[in-house]
Amino acid sequence: MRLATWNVNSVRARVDRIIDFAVRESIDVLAMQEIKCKAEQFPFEMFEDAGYHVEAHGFSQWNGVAIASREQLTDVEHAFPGMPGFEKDHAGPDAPQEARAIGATVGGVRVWSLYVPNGRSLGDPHYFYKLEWLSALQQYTSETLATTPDLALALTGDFNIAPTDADNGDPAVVQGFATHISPPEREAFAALESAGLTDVVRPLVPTGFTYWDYKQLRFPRNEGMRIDFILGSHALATAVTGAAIHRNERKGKAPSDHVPVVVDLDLASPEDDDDRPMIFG
DNA sequence: ATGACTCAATGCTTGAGA
Repeated sequence: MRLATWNVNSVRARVDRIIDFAVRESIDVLAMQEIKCKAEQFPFEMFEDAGYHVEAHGFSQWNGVAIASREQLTDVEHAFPGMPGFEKDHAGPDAPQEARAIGATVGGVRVWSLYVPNGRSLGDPHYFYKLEWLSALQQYTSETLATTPDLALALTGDFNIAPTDADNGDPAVVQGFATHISPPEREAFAALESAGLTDVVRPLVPTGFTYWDYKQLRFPRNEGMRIDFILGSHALATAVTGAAIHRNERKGKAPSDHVPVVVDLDLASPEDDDDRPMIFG
């Protein structure tokens, strides 16, 4: 299975580019973020004509997530358990949730398309919302892997965190003044790894950015950030046979400001189950 | 060239992105 994640920055503005990429690269499962439309506005038919089923989750022109898949998607969820919402400058379990997470199972993999809140600026209510959201995601991950340790779980998406200094090449993003690189955000990212997840792309693609601001010639100058990730459980990580960051998708006419991140998975087929450890006896 | 921001909306300016 070839699994990709891509913050598309409006699915309607560049549906042709997205489908061209998916078909050209033989993507089986494409997790999208920032579709920037309501679910009913998603261009389902164009994806269906290209051979993809789509599950979309969006409420407005902001955020929104979706998963396209050549195989049928099952057990769709429009939020992970405990995901906080945001209302009137505060986050919390009782505030209305935004369309920032969609989960589905395909080919034995539990795939999440995640759009972590931006944070805006240090100390902004959205910054605390971001940290709370990440904390809830960590808790969901811990609980899931405690009950189903052999689950092939993939948390994919735009995490809006540059985990190391090498992941930030944008001179406007400065420690002490900017989000994405602050210690609490990096600690939240590390907590996901402590919960049992691994960045499955970095071992195979050690350097490179996934996002470049549209402003200030950031792309020609290669002043980008690495903020889009595929985090996998042990069962997922051991199935990885390849990975790529498609930098070329930032070129040409009307690109997204993010590029696709891809992994190849060699998952045990159901008939191989006899060779695998039994979890439920 | 990879080139000086882009997208969506009860739109002609504003909010969000990071």
